[in-house]
Amino acid sequence: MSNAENGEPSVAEPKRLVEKKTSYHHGDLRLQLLEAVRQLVEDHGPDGFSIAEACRRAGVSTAAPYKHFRDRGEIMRGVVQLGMARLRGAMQEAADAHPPGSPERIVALGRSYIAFARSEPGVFRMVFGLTEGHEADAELTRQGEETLGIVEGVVGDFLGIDPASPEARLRAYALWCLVHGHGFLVIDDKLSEKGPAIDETAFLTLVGTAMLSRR
Amino acid sequence: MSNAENGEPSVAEPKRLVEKKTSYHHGDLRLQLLEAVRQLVEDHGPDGFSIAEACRRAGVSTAAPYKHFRDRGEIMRGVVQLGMARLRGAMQEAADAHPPGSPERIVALGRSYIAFARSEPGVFRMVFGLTEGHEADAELTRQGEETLGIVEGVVGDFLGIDPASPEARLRAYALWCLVHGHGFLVIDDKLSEKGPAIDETAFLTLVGTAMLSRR
DNA sequence: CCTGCAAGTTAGCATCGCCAACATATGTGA
DNA sequence: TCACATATGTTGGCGATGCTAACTTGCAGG
Repeated sequence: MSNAENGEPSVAEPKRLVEKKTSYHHGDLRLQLLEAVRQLVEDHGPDGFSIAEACRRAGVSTAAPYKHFRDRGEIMRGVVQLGMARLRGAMQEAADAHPPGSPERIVALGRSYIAFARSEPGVFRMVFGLTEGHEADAELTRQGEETLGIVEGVVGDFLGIDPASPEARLRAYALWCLVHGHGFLVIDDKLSEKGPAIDETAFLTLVGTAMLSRR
Repeated sequence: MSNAENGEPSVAEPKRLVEKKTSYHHGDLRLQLLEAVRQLVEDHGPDGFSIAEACRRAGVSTAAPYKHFRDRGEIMRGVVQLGMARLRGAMQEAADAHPPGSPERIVALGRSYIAFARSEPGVFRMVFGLTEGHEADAELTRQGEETLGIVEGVVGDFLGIDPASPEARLRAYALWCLVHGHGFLVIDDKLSEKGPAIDETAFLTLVGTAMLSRR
């Protein structure tokens, strides 16, 4: 994000992220549009963007998108899909950076989740805010399950139990809730409003030890 | 959004929640509009409503709202404010139904939060999804802090410590995250997709005991 | 080379948020 | 009691938006 120092000397003209349309067909409009929308979502919130503005930034007419997407909803789902893929990638990477069973692994997993929420609050909100036609998209639910699977796997490893067991699933789910809620409250700025407030490390420590003690 | 079934003799027409305008001025448009928007938000999601449709349901012209609200954002903030008030009321009521210090009190508090998310998913999402000009609204942040105060109070009572202490605040915050995240995942239907999945009582029990043990 | 299909374009429709100007009811002071 | 100020409606209109239809362009494969 953070355009605004892109253009000439103008005030605020982040338009045109494509230099100069290669030709009539410029080959990669689908991705360009998704990227433009992503930026707009980060700048103006999940419902503060318009396809028209995205078209302007991509340098095409406002009718062009409909050669690639059925409607606005499908565009949003596309943005969400890419976002989920990035989130899942970050989580996987965070997990892989630490040995299975180690507490650091779980903490890193949580941190990656929160880091994503912080770095892409708009997309984050969009991912968990899609309200219509999102359950119809098999790809999205599949990706969601896969992501939860990562958490369950890490938790299962840590507790030394089957990741598919109810126990592991319950704890993984609780951890997810914790971090998910924290992520939302963070980007909602519900924290900084209250003075020194919450120490995130203390939070994660409390959460981890409390949630994963072999009671 | 979804025109196409707008015609007169159509099937489901919940329009006109006001019988017959008392007169030219019908006295209570502000609230009527907020209520109409609330319904629309529940029906079509937080960003799936239009002021025009709300006007139709309230039986006024599309310019009428601007005598009561500056713009769409202020209307949304109005809806959110009423929603937060209801949530806070429900939480307070749940807390008051059990003696201070009892575990049931905490569980009831959590349940009331989730119950609200379930019964008003649209508004719930809206409350925590407001993205622009929401920090400018002092009333909203005040209400938010007050709500967190309830949790902190209950947690402080339970642990027998000062509700304003870092310890109490941290645990209250963790509890909030847990329940908040769970609420979101519930209304996002991230649960029912996964078979039998999570037992909510088990979840709340785990959460309560783990999060509030006097370590 | 020509021809078909993918991927652009322009033109246009209905709706939306919002504003200006006008209309009407309400209640308050002379 | 009545004029009038004010609050709260209405109509009409502007520009932007989502989306469609019909046309145009250019790439690719026979």
